[in-house]
Amino acid sequence: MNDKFFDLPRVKQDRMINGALEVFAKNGYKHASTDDMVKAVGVSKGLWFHYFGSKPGIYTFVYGYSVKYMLLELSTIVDENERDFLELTRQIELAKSRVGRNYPYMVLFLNEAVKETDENIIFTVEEEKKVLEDKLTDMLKNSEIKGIEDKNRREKVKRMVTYMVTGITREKTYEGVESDAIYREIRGYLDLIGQMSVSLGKAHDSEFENMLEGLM
Amino acid sequence: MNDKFFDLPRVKQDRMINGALEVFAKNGYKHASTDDMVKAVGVSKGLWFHYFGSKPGIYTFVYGYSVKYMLLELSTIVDENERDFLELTRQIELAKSRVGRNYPYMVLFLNEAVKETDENIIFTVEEEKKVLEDKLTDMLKNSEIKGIEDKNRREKVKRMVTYMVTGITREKTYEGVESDAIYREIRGYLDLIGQMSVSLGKAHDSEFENMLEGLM
Amino acid sequence: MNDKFFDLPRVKQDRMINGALEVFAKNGYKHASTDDMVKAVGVSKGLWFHYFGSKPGIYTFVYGYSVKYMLLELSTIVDENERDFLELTRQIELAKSRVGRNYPYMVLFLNEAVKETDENIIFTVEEEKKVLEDKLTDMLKNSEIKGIEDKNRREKVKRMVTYMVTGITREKTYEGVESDAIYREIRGYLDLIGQMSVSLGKAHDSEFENMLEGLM
Amino acid sequence: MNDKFFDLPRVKQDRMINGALEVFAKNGYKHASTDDMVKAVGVSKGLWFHYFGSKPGIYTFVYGYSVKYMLLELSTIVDENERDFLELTRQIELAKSRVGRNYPYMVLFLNEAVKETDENIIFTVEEEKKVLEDKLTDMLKNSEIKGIEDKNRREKVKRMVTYMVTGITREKTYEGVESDAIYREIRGYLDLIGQMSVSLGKAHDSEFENMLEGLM
DNA sequence: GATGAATGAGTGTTCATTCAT
DNA sequence: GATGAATGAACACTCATTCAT
Repeated sequence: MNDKFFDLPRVKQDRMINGALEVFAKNGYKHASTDDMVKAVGVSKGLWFHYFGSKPGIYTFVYGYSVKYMLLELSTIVDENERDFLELTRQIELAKSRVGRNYPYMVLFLNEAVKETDENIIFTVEEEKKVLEDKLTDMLKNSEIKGIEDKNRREKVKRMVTYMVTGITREKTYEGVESDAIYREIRGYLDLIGQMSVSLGKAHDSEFENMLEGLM
Repeated sequence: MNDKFFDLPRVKQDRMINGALEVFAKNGYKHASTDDMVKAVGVSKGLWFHYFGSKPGIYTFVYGYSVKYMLLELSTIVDENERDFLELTRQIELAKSRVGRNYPYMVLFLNEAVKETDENIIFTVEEEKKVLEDKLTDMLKNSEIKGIEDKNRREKVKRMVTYMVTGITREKTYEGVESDAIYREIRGYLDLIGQMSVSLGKAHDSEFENMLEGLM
Repeated sequence: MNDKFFDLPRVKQDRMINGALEVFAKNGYKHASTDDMVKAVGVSKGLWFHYFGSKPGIYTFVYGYSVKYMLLELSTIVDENERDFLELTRQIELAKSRVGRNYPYMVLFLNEAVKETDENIIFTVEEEKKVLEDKLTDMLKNSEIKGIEDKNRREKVKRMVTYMVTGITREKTYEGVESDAIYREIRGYLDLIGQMSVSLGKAHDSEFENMLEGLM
Repeated sequence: MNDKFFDLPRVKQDRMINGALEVFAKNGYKHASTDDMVKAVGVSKGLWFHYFGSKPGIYTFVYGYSVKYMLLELSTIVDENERDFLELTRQIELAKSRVGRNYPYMVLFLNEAVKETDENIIFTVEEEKKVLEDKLTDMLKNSEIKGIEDKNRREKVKRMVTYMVTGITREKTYEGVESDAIYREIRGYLDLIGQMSVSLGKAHDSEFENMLEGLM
């Protein structure tokens, strides 16, 4: 069914994918209307159904496409041996910014997709969702943050970073900011956090020394 | 707008609140239909709009009402000085079961509300949502579990408990089980986990002693 | 579902029934569109579905209603002891003209319904269809035509009468002719056929006498 | 318009005709979709419209073609002087089986076409329909069945044969059985009925003799 | 106050037909 | 000639909201 789609001129493919990503990302599956896609892309309603068969069909297709595209950029850019959380995050965000060059709403779409519960799509999307989640979890799960030995703190920082990244991406994407600029903004935060962490680590070291001294 | 609502006979108020809670809890905001509420409650459609003005109005009202009611029961039942996580959880679940006596779907409704993203409600509900979340976070954030000193393990256990509690609540509420019975079922699990934790702690202590011995 | 419908003012009920009958009769089930009914009757689309739930629901309702109404008029007007085919037909057509006073397209609708094969309706309509068919078959099956003893000829005449009646009804109903006028037109044909039959009988009798003479 | 069609390679002509026949026969005019024909035949959609102009155009063409083809086979095979109903039927069915060798769905298509009421086709098809109907009626109307003098009984047997023939044709064609095999199956039934009729006739004769005796 | 009949814009989906290649 | 991508009007159906009673 979707095979024919790939015979279209690349430019048109991407216009349609971007239209679907934007409408789904902004409205969620249920609220997203095919009429909005028609308006956004300028391609007739009939054609959407010609290529994707149904609304769940459209969603499933762009979801699968997004996961594949995202994994490709991640594997190209992210160094799998890197163990530093902030550096890994920087690389991941760089990959996302590359994705954003062609598909500005793809990252937002994937972020929002996590919350979907509509029965028409959750099952068809389940598997691909897990693949991407596992990939990102694997990359980050054993990563370290210089100066933050304490797991709890580190997790908090990680979560903080995650919130920061997600928030900025959401906000800036809605504002129409280009993905490269979003990346640069995020990188600024990452650098700051890196500096704060290192100094925290040093303070902590001396505290730890004091503690050890007390022990002896 | 809602003031008039409180002039209704208490019984009718509660019937309407319960109807809204049930339909919203089971279907989510967008899928919940005013027709379903009408059928569930046996009160005319016109009246819903007379009192609440709109569908977002209904949702916002029952959300605020639920938060207030929940906080009231929590403050009545939960001992703020208690530091034991499992005991705190027991008290919180007891409070929820009290809520459930009058409003069987209120807890489920609040659990499901976390996932809502519909623009018609997220902003009007935002503040009250934070109040309840903060309250629960405050209660539990520094709590301990006897025998589990390791934060990591403790977090895992806490998360496990959360999953357990949420899962049982969801399942049993759908089955129509009364809230008191749900509480008793949950309490059984809590007791079991408590016993397992204590024994784990003892094993851990001896391991720790061995470690200290090695240090010296 | 249809119960509420009968609480409507009688005039509105009949406007809706007539609208549905006309659109179905003229276009057949599949071709008939709810939009056409909306336009024909001036009642909103939502209301049709409020009362009948679905397009098959509308069809099934008006079919059942038509059968009941038709049987009522038949039982009121047709003399069950009458054995003369042409007189019986006259009475049946009189009954149909009475039906047509309130529901001009009902007879045409029932005539056309015989040909329906759409799977969405044939099963729900099956039983009522049989009731009406059996009633008419019972009335006519043993009837005689004065002057035509020969079964074969009689059947041909009967079939001819049926074709004539159906054809005139179809043609005149489409032209907007009132049912009473249609009845008078049909009655003219019936009288003519009656006269022709009697004279045919007489010729036949003498032929038969000749035959008997030859035998002896 | 259709002239160009006959310049196509014969094989392609027949593939298109068979595709149209099958899709129309199985779904009826309205339900038959040009997409289905395209899929069934493997010839582009554009071409159908190039040769036939419209959907009614396709239907009208294959209808006319079928009638001509059928009449040709009937005139080749059926002996016009034959007066025995069962033998005539056998010959007709033989002709149909010959038709089926090249166009497996043609007979089914013609059988189903009787029920069509769609305004887009009934008028353009009317004349050819009558030609075929009259031909078959003429062939059979005065035919006799050995042993069955009684017109009433004969008609019943004839109708029974018609039901049998139609039913078997429908069933077996859907099952993909070849037309020759269908013919052989039908022939078996015809032989059986022939034998039953003859014996019925003999019993009847003696009864008749008794009656004559009583007369004298 | 209380009702529920009534609305109509909006939804996903289909399909005969056109037309650039 | 031959293709199939592209169209868009038409379809059955939904639902928050209004308003006469």
